[in-house]
Amino acid sequence: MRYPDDSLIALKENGYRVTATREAVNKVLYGHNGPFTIEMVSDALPGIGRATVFRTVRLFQDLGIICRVNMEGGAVRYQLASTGEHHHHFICTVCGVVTEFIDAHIDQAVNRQAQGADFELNSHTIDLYGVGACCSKK
Amino acid sequence: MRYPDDSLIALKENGYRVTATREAVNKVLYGHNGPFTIEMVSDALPGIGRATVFRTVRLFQDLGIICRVNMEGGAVRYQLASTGEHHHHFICTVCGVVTEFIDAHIDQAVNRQAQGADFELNSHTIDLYGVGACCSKK
DNA sequence: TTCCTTATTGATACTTAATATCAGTACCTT
DNA sequence: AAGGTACTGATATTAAGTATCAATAAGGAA
Repeated sequence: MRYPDDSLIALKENGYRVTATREAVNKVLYGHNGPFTIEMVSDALPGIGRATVFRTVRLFQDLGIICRVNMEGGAVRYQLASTGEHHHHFICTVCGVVTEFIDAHIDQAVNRQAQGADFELNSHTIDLYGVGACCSKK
Repeated sequence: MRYPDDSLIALKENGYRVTATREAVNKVLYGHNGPFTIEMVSDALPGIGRATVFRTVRLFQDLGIICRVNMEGGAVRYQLASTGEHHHHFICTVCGVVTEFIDAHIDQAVNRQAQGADFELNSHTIDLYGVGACCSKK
């Protein structure tokens, strides 16, 4: 998901139409670095209905193009996923930027925990909150 | 946080008043097993204002008496914390029951990740979604 | 191209979770 | 008993998201 066209390809591959509206939303997402709210996208696209922005964002989420991030206080942000694959989050509580990481070691430990507890694991989320290099005081 | 009185002690110890309202909310929480929504508590206590239920639930959260659980779809549940300490969650997507677990091994790996990424870690959450023993088909 | 079916969209209303405000009440200390 | 402060309820408001439904746009078939 490095390039805007990746989204359009993903749409097609999954049987969704590539419409002007979806292209416009996609352009906004790629034209902006870091996390965003629905309001931001909606404000940037006055011609597109709020409901459609929600729908498009959810669709892009399902396609793995963007990921939803729960902030500590319960607020929600979205951000382009750097990979559509399974990953975890560093969430900078100062600026809200989300960085992804992958750690097979942790995933293994998670699986072991589930097995040990007789828990049939479907998915899991790991979110780390703190101050990123982006906002470090030094 | 095994007994209802633990909540009242925690309130006092932290400089909050033990009021009839808080005792009533506390009683409802301990009289019900498993996860609950604000609506459930509010419905069980018609004499107590919705806002106060929210306030009390948040206060109990801050005191570590209950924990907030984000369900997969974005819904929110609360549940008595079996420990006020740092812990993680098994979340049964069938019945919504949340089971806590502790895994120092995972916590270490999380800390290593943060250090490696120059991320000043303040907190983290780990949620496992799947089918628990409570709802296993066998 | 023209027609047809279905996906998509916008406007609007509605829902759910939660916070803000603010006046009134209860509690604690002295 | 008095006074300050914590707490509460009612109400309004915000934020995030879904439901509805008629109008429109896309893509395939004839």
